[in-house]
Amino acid sequence: MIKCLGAREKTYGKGNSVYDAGDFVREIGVVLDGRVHIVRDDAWGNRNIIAEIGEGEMFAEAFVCGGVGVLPVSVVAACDCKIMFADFQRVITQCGSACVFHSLLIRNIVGILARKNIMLQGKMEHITKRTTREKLLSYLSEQSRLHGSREFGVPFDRQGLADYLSVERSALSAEMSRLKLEGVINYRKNHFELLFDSLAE
Amino acid sequence: MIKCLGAREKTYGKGNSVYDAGDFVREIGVVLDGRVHIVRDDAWGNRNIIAEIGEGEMFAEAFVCGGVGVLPVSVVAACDCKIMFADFQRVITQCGSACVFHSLLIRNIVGILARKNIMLQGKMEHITKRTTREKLLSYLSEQSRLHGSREFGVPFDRQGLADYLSVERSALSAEMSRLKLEGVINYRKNHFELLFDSLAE
DNA sequence: TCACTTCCGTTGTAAAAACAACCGATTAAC
DNA sequence: GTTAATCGGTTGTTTTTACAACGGAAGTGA
Repeated sequence: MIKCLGAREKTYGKGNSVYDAGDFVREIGVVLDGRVHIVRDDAWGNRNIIAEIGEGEMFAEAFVCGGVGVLPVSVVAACDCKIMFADFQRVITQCGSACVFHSLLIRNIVGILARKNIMLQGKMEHITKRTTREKLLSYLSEQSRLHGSREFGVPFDRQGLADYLSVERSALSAEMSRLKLEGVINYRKNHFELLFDSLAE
Repeated sequence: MIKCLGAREKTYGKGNSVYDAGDFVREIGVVLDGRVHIVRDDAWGNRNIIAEIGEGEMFAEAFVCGGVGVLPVSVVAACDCKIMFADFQRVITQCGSACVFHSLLIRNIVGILARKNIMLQGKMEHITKRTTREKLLSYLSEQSRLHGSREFGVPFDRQGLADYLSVERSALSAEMSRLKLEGVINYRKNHFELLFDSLAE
């Protein structure tokens, strides 16, 4: 299977570039060992780490699969690491022997892209709201739906939830207190309950 | 080709549900005629239109392809319309005759998912910034990169840009004026220029 | 038990955004 | 040419958030 993908491996020292912004890429990267950072430089030269890719994770797949190719970000080795590259044309095109693995691989990639879409779409839903209150209620609404109950736990601590919703931790805490006071929600630690009263919204 | 996808068509009257939130879906929808709304209801019963899907466009593809299946949103006919449904299993699985169309179709779907990912990821990049100024500069930075120049036009009017960045139009206008005054950017209508001075950021 | 840390709620202040309202310029419609 | 509508900038007020700082509660480890 490795062969039919045209896969190759390469090692990088800490700080080395795997891909540079502006590169045209045709190969999906998979971190076999170590981890890499996805970094973005803005027009004024400020560098920003926007994601960390660990062992077993993939990068550049959207650009390769989308046929966009030109990277808006760079990929930098966060430590010494080993990367596998797989050629997209070979991945997406059934090989002559029509192997089962190939078919499965395609389905896996489609699944990964689709689930990332769902995740991004969901987060966008909350973050586009203007106020901390709206963002929080939007998030809690979704969690309630996911759990199929008006009472549920969330996988974030306060700081994590604040980061996820792109708001201040203290502002989030304060807003939560207010919502509790108003009888809209109830909570203790990471366990929340959505209340029915207070239809004043 | 239609046959090998297991496609079927159905018509809906205005206001009818094509899919309901909570439905488990296995079929991708394509609007052949008319348009549908993607709507979300929150825990307090507020309904929100989050997207409009027009002729030739697809919906529910991420949930079907991602194997998630359970919809967090409903799909409602915005007017009388005709929908085609395509079974995902048949789409993603090479048909016995290994037809060329099938292979192309898979590549198209992968491309659509991937490009939507890129779009969402890019927008997220801007929107997660805390202030209007940061959101705007982040957006302009990306546009500058896309155009390969520090001078470029953008495809939004003020209101459109404000909506895209999830900020107030007037606040955006005010921030733009300030940035121009400070010598960070220059603009006229939809044409922008990023200036080099003012490294005070 | 005692220090030490982390998490979280609270408070006060300063900064920023939302909101509403207005106005001038440009465009479109008659 | 006049009217109407749209768009974009401005201003002032109110609301909301960011930020910094503090303190209590709970957990950890010596």
